[in-house]
Amino acid sequence: MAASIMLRPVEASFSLKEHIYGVLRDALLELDVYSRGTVLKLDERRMAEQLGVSRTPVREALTRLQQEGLVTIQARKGVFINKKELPETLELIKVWAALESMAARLACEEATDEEIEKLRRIAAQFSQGRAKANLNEYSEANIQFHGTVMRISGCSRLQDLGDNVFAHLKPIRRRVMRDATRTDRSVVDHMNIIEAIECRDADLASQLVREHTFRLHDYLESEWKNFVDSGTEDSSA
Amino acid sequence: MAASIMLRPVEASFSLKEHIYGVLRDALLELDVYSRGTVLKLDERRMAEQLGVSRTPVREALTRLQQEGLVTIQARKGVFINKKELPETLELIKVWAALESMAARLACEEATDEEIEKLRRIAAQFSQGRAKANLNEYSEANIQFHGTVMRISGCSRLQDLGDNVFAHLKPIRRRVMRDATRTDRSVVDHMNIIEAIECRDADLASQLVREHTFRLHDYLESEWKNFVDSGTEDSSA
DNA sequence: CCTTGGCATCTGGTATACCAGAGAAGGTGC
DNA sequence: GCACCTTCTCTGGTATACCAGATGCCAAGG
Repeated sequence: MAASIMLRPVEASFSLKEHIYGVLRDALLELDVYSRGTVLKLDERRMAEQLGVSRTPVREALTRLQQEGLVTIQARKGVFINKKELPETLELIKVWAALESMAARLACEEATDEEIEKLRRIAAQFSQGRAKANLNEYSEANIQFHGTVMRISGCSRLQDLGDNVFAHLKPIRRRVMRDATRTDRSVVDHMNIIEAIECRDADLASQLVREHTFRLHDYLESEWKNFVDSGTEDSSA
Repeated sequence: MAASIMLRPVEASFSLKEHIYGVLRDALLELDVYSRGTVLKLDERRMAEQLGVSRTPVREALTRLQQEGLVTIQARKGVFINKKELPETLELIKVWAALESMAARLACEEATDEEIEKLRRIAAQFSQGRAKANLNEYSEANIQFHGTVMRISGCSRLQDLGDNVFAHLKPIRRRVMRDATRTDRSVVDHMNIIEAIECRDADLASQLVREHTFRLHDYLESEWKNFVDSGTEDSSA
């Protein structure tokens, strides 16, 4: 037998349209759509050219992104990035609250001791003080925490939808995180949630998660203007 | 100014891909995927030919349907209808419960007296006896009821996601409805939910909706085998 | 100076041709 | 008769050509 080098199976069914979908999605979620001057119109042909492929895979990717709500395709007009304003963002948060509070409820029945321990480990990394000092790391741990709750629920559909909603909130989350005011409360909330799950108190866990998420909702509702550069777009210089 | 005749805008941006998406989606949701012998493989070319269009719009529609979870596209293999088994169905119901219980909660804050009155009218059409006698009509009213709750929530994102999940449950719902055993309980549940919304008792309304939906969950879990024709597919005749 | 009609051009929509992987069918050698 | 290899066909993936609506510019006409 010849020296057999370890070959991991090539990514099954790799396709341009898949790859491009991922690239475009990441780019759109990373894009700072809230700053002035961000161009909102996309161009199939230009993008295809930049990516070095034909329009076909780009179009399929755009179709999916439209269904996901990230862009709007208008026939013979153009493709436009969906800029999320306050109302849409608040709706997303409500949906997120719905999904994650259900996840917490289910987690109370499903969670193993190891899983709860994992939650504890994620949350314990950051005392209130340390969270405020390392906002970026805390943000990462925060994402992990919520993702873990969703996973523990054992309901993959819930998790998928949650991940998707979460992704849409990413640009906002990035901006909100700059404000350290809320981390104290956040750290405490997480601890209480873990406690409730550990006690298998489904009603309480669900309630705590919902209230936790709605704090973000209310916070944004009152502070939105501080997170977007432009008040109204139509104000001419 | 010349006499300006009133012209309503023509149906904007009709496109084949949009139309075909709708057609295919309806067909898939209407399809009885639970009976034996249902062909699960689709063929782009054949479908395009049948519809009298090229593959392009069909492919775009299929891409969207894949993202929605109705089909799976495997490169160089084929397009396959996603047959929903018990676990997936139960997950869908959990998601639905999450969304609608949140909707009920929000409805307690948002509902106008007229909206509550509308709920009452929908529910009042069917006493317990009448519901059992006219299962089809009751099913329709049932759909209306849940749809109305979602709408009253005022959260369109919640409503859209809910409609989508609901659509996926349609084939199962059609089968479950044949069993009149549960209608009594359903009628009572609806009345209690309306009551809670009217009292603006968010916690109660949310709880009642959740429990109502989970009754369907538990019912399916125990009776699933009675709703699918084949126990296991691989059992050879 | 304003209105109006036509034209150049830009954009997404659709049709079509061709590609390569996957699998089945059929032939061949043992 | 069986295993293996070739080949043929079916399938989705990709590239490309062409279409028609949308838009904006510009010039002719009032």
